[in-house]
Amino acid sequence: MPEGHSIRHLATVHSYGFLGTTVQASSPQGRFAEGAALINNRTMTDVTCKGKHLFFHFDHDIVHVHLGLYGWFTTRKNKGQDAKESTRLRITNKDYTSDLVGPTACEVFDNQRYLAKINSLGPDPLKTDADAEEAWNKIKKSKKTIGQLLMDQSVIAGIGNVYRAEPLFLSSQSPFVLGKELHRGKFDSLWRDSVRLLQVGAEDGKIKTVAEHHLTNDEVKLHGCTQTSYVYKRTGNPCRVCSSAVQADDMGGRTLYWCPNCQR
DNA sequence: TGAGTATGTTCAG
DNA sequence: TGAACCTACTCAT
Repeated sequence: MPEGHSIRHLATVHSYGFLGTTVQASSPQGRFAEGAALINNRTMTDVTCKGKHLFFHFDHDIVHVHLGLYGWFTTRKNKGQDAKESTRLRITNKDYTSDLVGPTACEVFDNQRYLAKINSLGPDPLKTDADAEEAWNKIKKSKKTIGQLLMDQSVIAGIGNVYRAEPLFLSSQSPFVLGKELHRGKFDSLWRDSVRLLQVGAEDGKIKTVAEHHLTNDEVKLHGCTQTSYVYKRTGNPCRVCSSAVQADDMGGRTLYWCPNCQR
């Protein structure tokens, strides 16, 4: 499931497979039939991403994809499989096929809408030129909690529920502190951890946040195969650091996981 | 087989 | 703030 690291990974995969080639596009599901017809038999001139948004450029026509909660691409070397009925967009060239299912958004942008979308997003920690000050300037004025602000894509682009919970834990930061009351040192720590964890996730294509020495023996054996976390989805389990029970609360309609002892 | 859940966003009220 | 939307997976019946 997609947060910023997944989108970066998908951008890399699609650049490798499709950039500079003529692609055939279709919409087996039918809901993107017009858009697919528009880009069919055209050259993919660029693949870009920011936060959780992915863009395939065909000169001035840009396909914007947001995977939402369920969306995903399946990309493979051509083997001629039939697309599933739910496939919103299939793109192929002579070597690769990529199927998109279940996205929240799959639409064609012109350059103006593309720039508007890019400009509406906060800095993306995965970008080498990301400006952390831009995020800090919004956070330090906000009456929302840092737990809410981290999920706000106009503050920081690419962070979701997992990458909210884990950096907050690693920075020993309570999610309930207001943005305007957050210490600058804590923000720096949160930004650093977000960058590091997203980079690891983008390289591996999966979320890995736990240091080896904090894994159980069973988890060490599986490390690299399964997803592990400090607090995310570990409600009631002992904290890996202090053994207190991990808590879950609703924050902004999403489940927030945190350790009440480490993150006072 | 159906209910419940999920790493998300947008829009109406 | 809550509902709606998109799909796939797990678990209980």
